[in-house]
Amino acid sequence: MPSGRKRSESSRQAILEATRSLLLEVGYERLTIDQIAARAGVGKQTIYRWWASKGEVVADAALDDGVTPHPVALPDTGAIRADLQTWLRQWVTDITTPEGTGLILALTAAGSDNKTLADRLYTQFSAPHEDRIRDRLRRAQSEGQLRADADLESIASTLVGALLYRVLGRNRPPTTQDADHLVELVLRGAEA
Amino acid sequence: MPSGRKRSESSRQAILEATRSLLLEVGYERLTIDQIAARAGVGKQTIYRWWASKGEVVADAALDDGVTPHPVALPDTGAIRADLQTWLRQWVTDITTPEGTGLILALTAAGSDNKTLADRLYTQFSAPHEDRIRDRLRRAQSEGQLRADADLESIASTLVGALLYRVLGRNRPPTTQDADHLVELVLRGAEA
DNA sequence: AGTTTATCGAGACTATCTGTCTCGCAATGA
DNA sequence: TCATTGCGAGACAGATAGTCTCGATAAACT
Repeated sequence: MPSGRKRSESSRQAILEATRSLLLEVGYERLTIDQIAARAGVGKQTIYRWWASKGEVVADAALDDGVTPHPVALPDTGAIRADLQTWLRQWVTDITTPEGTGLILALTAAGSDNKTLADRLYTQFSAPHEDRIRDRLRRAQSEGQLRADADLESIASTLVGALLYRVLGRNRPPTTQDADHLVELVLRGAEA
Repeated sequence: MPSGRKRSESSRQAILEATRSLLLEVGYERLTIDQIAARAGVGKQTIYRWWASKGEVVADAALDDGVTPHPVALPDTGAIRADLQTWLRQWVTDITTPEGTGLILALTAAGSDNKTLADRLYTQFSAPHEDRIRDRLRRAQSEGQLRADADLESIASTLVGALLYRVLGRNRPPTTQDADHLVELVLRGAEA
């Protein structure tokens, strides 16, 4: 056991919470460390002691408690199309809230500048979603609902990518109806 | 006719070219106006006289002569699937070059911070691609190659979104083969 | 209890960047 | 010729990132 004062959990959470709220108010670019420290009631050094850069703080703030790979398990009622639609409708609802969209935009800005961060963003956000979809598709395939030669990777990546694309574009954020149509479009050719 | 010296076209182009090369070297976040001015051999005021912010310069640099909605018209040989594949293969090749990817990442970073810029990015980059695809799909539909109830908007947006998503993720940049698979996946259910 | 060690909030400090302003010069039109 | 506008250059003020130091505080070890 190392001696000395322990890291303050309440400060850590105050920093992440302050970061999240500031991200929604001013965006990634205009977010400053001083602002975070002031709102969190924390010394600047307490931030720099635990995070290397603004991007790291933002990534933790968003991924630790913001837009985490959403917790609802992908249902398995036996009907692949309906299950996917149920799940994606919920996901679309989550990521099109002001909070969800704001955090995703911030993560994108952070990731487009920093390859390490982009990797983490993919691993902790995109990949888990694609994985769940792919796993569910695989079960459906083994049950004979999907053709044996269907490219499950492609389907999963397409579903996630097409919806995130519309969130990032901000012109036509996806609706639950869009999610339904998308599943139909992509699955129609893959179903047995 | 207004009096006075005219805007220098050579300076304008030097600024945009310097911006493009610097974007590839240091990325959007670390790009500074001083760097641009120095590399372009131009006074800082000459930049601020014509552009309001870094984002504006970057948008012009990328959209004026970088990743412009690529000029090749979408072919119409009568076979919708093959035509789309031909065109998307070429697009994927373009946007996965270091230059193409670098500029797209920069545009994304700029756009995620600035709604006005995001709109322009959509209007001048994403929308033209989706439009061309949609127009070609519509012809195919009227020729009876696609079902009458196929959602052409969805198809176009999905094709563009799924590919851009993989460019932005940077883990698995799309290949020409991915483009082929994607077209197959999305079109299979829409074909008559 | 007392010592040691690491973190804490606070803020001074330097580097750098943004955006404005000013200079003297060059080009354009009246 | 002369007024007007853009030009390159660079000084300048304000803001920010990131480092460093301070005295105080909390946890572990003796």
